[in-house]
Amino acid sequence: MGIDGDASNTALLLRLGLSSTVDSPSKPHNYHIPNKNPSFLKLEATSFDDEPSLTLGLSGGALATATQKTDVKPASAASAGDLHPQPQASSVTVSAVSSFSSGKAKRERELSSEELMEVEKKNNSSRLSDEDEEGVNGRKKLRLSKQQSALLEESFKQHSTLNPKQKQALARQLNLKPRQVEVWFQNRRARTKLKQTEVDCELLKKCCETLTDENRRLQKEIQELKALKLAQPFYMHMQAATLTMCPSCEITSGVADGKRSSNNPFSMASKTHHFYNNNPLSNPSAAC
DNA sequence: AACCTGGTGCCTATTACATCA
DNA sequence: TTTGATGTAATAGGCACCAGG
Repeated sequence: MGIDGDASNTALLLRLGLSSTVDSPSKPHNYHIPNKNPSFLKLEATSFDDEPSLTLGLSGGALATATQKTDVKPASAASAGDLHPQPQASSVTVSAVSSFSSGKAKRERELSSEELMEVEKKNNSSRLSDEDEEGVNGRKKLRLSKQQSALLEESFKQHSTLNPKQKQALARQLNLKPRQVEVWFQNRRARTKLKQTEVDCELLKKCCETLTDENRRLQKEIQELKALKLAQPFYMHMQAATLTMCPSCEITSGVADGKRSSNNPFSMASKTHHFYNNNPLSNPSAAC
C-alpha cells in the first residue's frame, strides 16, 4: 500500500522533554559537576525519522544581574600599572584577615606564604600612596593588560584548568598573584559555560519549533487517516475478536491471527506501533 | 573498616568596579 | 556630563574529594 510509508509516521510520537532546573535565587544550591567532565548540558536530538528526544539539563542558568549595593568589604588599593596592573586588595588586608568565618579562613589559606611575601614585596611601596582617605574601603579592580589577557587565553586554550605548578608559573610570568590567575580561570570557565548554554538554548528553541511543526503536521495526518477509515465500510466487516484497539490513539489493528501481511489494512498501524515499541519512552500506551 | 576533620579545588551566584555608547 | 548597559575581577559560600588521625 502506498500509504504504508506515511503510515509509519502516523503513530510517530514527538516528545519534547525540556527539564530545566533553575536555581532559586534566594537559596542557590550547587550541582557538583565532576571536574573531569565540565559539560553540564546534555542535548540529544535524534533524527526526526527516528524517535526524537530532547533532553535539556540546565544548571543554574541564571544570568546574573548585578544589583548595586554598598558593601563594606576589606580595604583594597590598587596600583594601576599599565603593563602589569596589580591590585592590592589582598595584600592590604592580608595582615588583618581573621579566621572568624570559614570564608575568611578560606581566603586566607588561598594566599600562601609565598604569595604573601611576593605580594608584600611588590606592593609595599605603592600601598601607602594608594590607600588614601577614600580608597580604604573601596574595592579597586584590576584590568588585565592585553598581553596578560592574551597569555591567559593562550594558556586556557591549552588547558582550561591549572595544576598548582602551572598556576604558579603563569602567575610569575604574568606578574600576578596565583590567586588572580586562578580566579581568571574560574571566571573564564564560567563564561565559556554560559556561552555554550546560550548556544544550546538557541539550538533547542529551533528544535522545539521544528518538532512543533512536525507534530502539527502529523496530527493533521492522523485526522485525515481517521476520516479515511470511517469512509471505508470494509473495516466494519472485520471480526471483533481479531481486532485490538490502541487505547491511546484509537487505531484498530488485527493481531489475533498472527498473519499480519503487508496488504492487511491494519498492518500499517501495528507495524508502526511495533516500531516505536522499541523505545518505551516514546510510547505512552502500554497496549502499543 | 567506618567515621571525623581539615585542606584543597572547583563551582555557582553575586557584587562591584571600569568602560563605553 | 550623566547614565544605563556591559564586561569582568573579585568575593562568598557550598560541595566533592582526599589524606591523616
